[in-house]
Amino acid sequence: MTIAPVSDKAEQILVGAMQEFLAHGYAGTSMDRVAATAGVSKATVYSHFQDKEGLFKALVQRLAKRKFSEVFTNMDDPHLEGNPAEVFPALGQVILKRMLTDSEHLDFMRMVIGESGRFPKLAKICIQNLTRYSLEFLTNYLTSHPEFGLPDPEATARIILGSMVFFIMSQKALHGEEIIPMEGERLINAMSFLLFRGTEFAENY
Amino acid sequence: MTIAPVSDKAEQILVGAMQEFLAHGYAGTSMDRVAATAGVSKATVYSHFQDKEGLFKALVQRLAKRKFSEVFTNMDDPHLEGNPAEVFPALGQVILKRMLTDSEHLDFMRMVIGESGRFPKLAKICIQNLTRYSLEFLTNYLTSHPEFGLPDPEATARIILGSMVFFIMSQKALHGEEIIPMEGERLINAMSFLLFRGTEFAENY
DNA sequence: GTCTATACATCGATAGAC
DNA sequence: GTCTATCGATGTATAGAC
Repeated sequence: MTIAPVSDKAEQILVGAMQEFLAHGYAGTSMDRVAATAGVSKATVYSHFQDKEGLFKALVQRLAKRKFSEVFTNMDDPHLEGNPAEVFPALGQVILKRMLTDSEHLDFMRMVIGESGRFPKLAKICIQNLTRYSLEFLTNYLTSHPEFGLPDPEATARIILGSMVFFIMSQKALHGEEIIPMEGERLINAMSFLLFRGTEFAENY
Repeated sequence: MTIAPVSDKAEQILVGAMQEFLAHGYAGTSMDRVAATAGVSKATVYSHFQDKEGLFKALVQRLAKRKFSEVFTNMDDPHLEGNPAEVFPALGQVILKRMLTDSEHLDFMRMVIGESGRFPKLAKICIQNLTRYSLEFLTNYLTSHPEFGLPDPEATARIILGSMVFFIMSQKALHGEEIIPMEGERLINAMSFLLFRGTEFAENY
């Protein structure tokens, strides 16, 4: 399901704005380049969006809603109902891989965090549409499997998501791959070990 | 131990530059305001630093080295040699609290991440001087206590640091406190539970 | 060394033709 | 609706006086 654009031109402008804002940030992006990249005149940009800030806000809201579904799609499937000792590591690998390979997602996280001090409302929209849903998804999974024996699934969901997001931020966004290299699989395995040690699935780890 | 400034004026300029760059990012900061905040003329700024980029790089390198010691100071003390079931939660609380209360640290993380696409070298310097040392510290702690029974202390250190950094980023940097509230203590407790379940310290959790 | 003054480019935003 | 042309403000960087 794609979100219906207001008009063809507006859609065209948003695509151009995305390229520019993701690459150069808010202050580093000029409306001249947005217009040029979108293939329209600057006046046309201003006829569809109030000003630079309005265009930026429209873009971030649009991306925040899209990005969650790209990472957490096909996740509410019956796949989740298998043996947690097998399902969880596979689930972790899929989520991690999707975040790692989507460079647009990476640039989006960079931009939102970088502008979060100057655009707190937009940061909250991202928390609402990305972080909150991701945490709810993980919490639901942990809660629906009492075999994990977790006293606080909500806090545990933050540990799981946090370790994955930090892994991506440090390895990819901050270019730590060569300085502190590590395979994503090791992270997932270490997380699985912690989740399953002392449970009925312990023998697998 | 403070880092010796090149000169009084250079030090003065760096202090002003820090305020401006941390608040407005690289592109959003003007050399006029840096000069004004530092209390010198713009020409003086250019006499001490080659250009805007040179000033920015000097500032980030300076802060990267300082910020690690602020969070991880007084950590190699004999305190660490006590019972892990008591020491680890206390250690986690201290690290978390230091990151949470240092708004300058928060702004610095925001800025480095936000500019990491356009200044990859600076991001690497921060990985080198902050992330790498933090991970080494945690890895050393986990390794020096075989009672944890961890098959991969290095990956586990990433989980611990990652969950704390993500907690701070989502709650403070991205202003998630009201949307997805959680006490830092819950995170530390959930982490402690995972680390001690199935070990000789299990009964504490 | 440090200042004032200024050169030159680019910024966000708009007026007016079509 | 969309364009070209342009305004005033502000950006980086420097020349020249002291």
